[in-house]
Amino acid sequence: MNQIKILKHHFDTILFPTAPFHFDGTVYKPSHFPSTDVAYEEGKYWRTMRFEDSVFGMKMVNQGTVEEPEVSVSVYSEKEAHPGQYQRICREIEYRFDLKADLAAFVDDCGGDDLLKPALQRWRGMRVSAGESLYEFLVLATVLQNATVRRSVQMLENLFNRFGSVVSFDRKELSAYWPPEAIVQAGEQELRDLKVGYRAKTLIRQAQEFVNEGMDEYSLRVFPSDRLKAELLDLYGIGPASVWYLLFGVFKRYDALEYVSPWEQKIYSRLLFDQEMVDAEVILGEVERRWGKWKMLAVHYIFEDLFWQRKTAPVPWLEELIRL
DNA sequence: CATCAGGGCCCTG
DNA sequence: CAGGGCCCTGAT
Repeated sequence: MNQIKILKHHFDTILFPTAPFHFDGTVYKPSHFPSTDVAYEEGKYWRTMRFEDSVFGMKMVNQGTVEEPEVSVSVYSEKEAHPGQYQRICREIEYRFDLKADLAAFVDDCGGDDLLKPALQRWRGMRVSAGESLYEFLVLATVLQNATVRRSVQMLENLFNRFGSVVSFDRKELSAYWPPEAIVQAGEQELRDLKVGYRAKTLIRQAQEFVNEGMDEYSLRVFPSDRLKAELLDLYGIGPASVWYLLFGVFKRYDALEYVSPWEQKIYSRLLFDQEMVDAEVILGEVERRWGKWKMLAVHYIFEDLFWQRKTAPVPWLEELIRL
């Protein structure tokens, strides 16, 4: 088993997201499958972060309002880090949680839409977010493929147990991701033993991109979306269903919705048309017509709103679609 | 006990 | 561009 790393040093600061800002809607996404690298309760969020070859713990606490956002951030580390590094992590947190986004134009353009309006009011100021790095998000995309939620959870936890670490900070014990080097050095069989199946090859080739091919997420961030998309599709194991998770989640491209997978198709059919199954092309046409360049962000609001409702009271038709 | 699809993608023909 | 194969698991 993994030895627990105690992150006894910490650095505290305050971040000021642009207003309006919805803390809980931004840090916690109920539609995502659960994993042991994060913890959440209302107004509080913990996660681990690999950054510049070290493992950090991060805690965010909401101490503002939607109109006057204020988030206290504590960054925990095993050894005392240079103040400059703490600052860089804070900038990275701002990027990953889209804290500096200005969504006024989105609300202007889409606020009047009857389908979007309720979610937009309930989650006013919500951002798209991904606490993971690009490499880590690729791992998520890979374990999601062709698997039920339960199996995705199992694969990720097996990987955490074998290659990751456990860190302790702020009375939490959470899993942390491994560096891609660890996967490159592992054999395919070693990965298969973790029951990831044919994905072993994908995980190795993706890790190699970062270790040997110099894949760098920071330089990708400034790419125009079409070139970025082509670059991501070049990654082994990334196809049409995964690429927009990356474009939207990791790279905050609000229009990234050009493919609807079967399980999402059923959900969108209900939400947009109140029908059991609508042709994927019709769905894509409808989101384009309604929300244009904001279509993925708009759908994200409606999607997460639905999954928040599910936390309070089960949504019968949805329960059937979420196979654990 | 067997068969099959699941929150895809690659590769081949 | 269509379709078979791929890992493992739980459902039937």
